[in-house]
Amino acid sequence: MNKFSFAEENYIKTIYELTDAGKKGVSTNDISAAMKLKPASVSDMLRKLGEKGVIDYRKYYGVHITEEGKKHALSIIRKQRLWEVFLVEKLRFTWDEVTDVADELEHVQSSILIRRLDEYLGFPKFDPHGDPIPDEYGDVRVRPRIPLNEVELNGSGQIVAVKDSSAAFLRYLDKVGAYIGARIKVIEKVEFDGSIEILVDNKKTIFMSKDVAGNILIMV
Amino acid sequence: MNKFSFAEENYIKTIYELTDAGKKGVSTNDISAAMKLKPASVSDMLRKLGEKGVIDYRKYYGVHITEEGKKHALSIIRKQRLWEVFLVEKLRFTWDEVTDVADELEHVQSSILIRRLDEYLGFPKFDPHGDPIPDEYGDVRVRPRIPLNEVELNGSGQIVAVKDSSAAFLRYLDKVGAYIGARIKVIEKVEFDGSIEILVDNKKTIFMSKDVAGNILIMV
DNA sequence: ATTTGAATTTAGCCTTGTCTAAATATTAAT
DNA sequence: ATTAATATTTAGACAAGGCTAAATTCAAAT
Ligand SMILES: [Mn+2]
Ligand SMILES: [Mn+2]
Ligand SMILES: [Mn+2]
Ligand SMILES: [Mn+2]
Repeated sequence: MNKFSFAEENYIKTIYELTDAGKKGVSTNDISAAMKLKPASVSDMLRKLGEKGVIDYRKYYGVHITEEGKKHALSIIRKQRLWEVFLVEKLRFTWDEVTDVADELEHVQSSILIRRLDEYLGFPKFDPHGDPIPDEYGDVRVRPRIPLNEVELNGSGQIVAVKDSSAAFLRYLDKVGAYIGARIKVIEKVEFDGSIEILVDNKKTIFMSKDVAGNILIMV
Repeated sequence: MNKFSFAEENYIKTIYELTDAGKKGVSTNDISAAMKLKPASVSDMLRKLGEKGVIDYRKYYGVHITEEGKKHALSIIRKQRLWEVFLVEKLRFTWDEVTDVADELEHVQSSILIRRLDEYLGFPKFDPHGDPIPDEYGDVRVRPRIPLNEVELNGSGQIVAVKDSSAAFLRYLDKVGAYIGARIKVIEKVEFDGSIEILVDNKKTIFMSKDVAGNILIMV
């Protein structure tokens, strides 16, 4: 197994996350924006990662992650998400506080540590944001989910994840009372601006913009 | 509060650990040996750390850690030892397995993380090797302790710590049945080579060399 | 088919942290 | 007080990872 640096791991994870099911490669500019680094720095690193075989790099055409790269990305994501669970479940962090710390912890090298942590947490399948935790072979249990703004009028389902994990967005959800696991029903759709109103747990209604709804993922 | 890199933190911790109560400074060569780096690399870093004010550096005369340096060293040591407790108490690591992992975890930056971890562990005062855990202000509860080879014949006490935390030594202690907290009595001292025999918990006798005994710390 | 603007890469520079080889300072031994 | 041995520092090189400015390529629009 190849060893990767901190910086390389962050690139690999970002590239994997930006990879769309579609076949177009991930662009230098997108990586630059996601990581808040200059495009020139990204170009340089892509060349190196290409040489190491974790991505297929064709100049000017964006990158595709290789099988080996995907494997490594998933192992980092597994660590990140397990640590997020730990922080929330054991150390009483809120779901908007975990990102920075998990972003450091995910680079700690020790397979036994992660196996034990997994066991200690009771083999969780999803992190605090509803994202699936890959197993140690990199297998992910995917569940079909669609953005809330695409749920039809009177359609119902369950909030299973959020697309945007920024602290601001998560705190907003806390404030209005939306949470992972909530059962929802769309009771109004405003054609004009795409905003909607939902009923949560048959108790409470929430009105939200299309933008917010687009970042909430529903399992129908 | 100053921010230090991974490498700088490792130097600071090592210098603090090598600092003897005596007034002679810590030598370049000692640091080089302890960290497995070349003396030339150490010299260079000492210059930088001197400029940053964490050590007093006089060329050719070794370094003394400053108050600020000591403060930072203790915060790293606090993190290291809390993580060691976590690994042993919660993740079932043995005391000889924790060093490498804790050596990475100690650099994770988040004061709330450490405060919560401390609380979660029940505010432990000692790590798995018997070393005291500094509080968040850097205060350490010291307890007087002497090497087992200096305990007089028929003297008794309790094993409270080990000086050498290498995996080999710790596994040896496990094998012969010595552990932190054991009540011991010295029942024989061989003048010739300094080896001794002790009675553990009034049940079992262990014969050990002077070298081994010198690495076991006793509170009388 | 050109032109042109945005995206991307290259070139050159900087910092951090390591190394080896050479120079120099300190200490110990005559 | 010299000299020899040891410890330490300096000089110069390299790799990783970042940046700015300049050059180049691609693609979209005439
Ligand atoms: Mn990260
Ligand atoms: Mn997450
Ligand atoms: Mn360390
Ligand atoms: Mn310890």
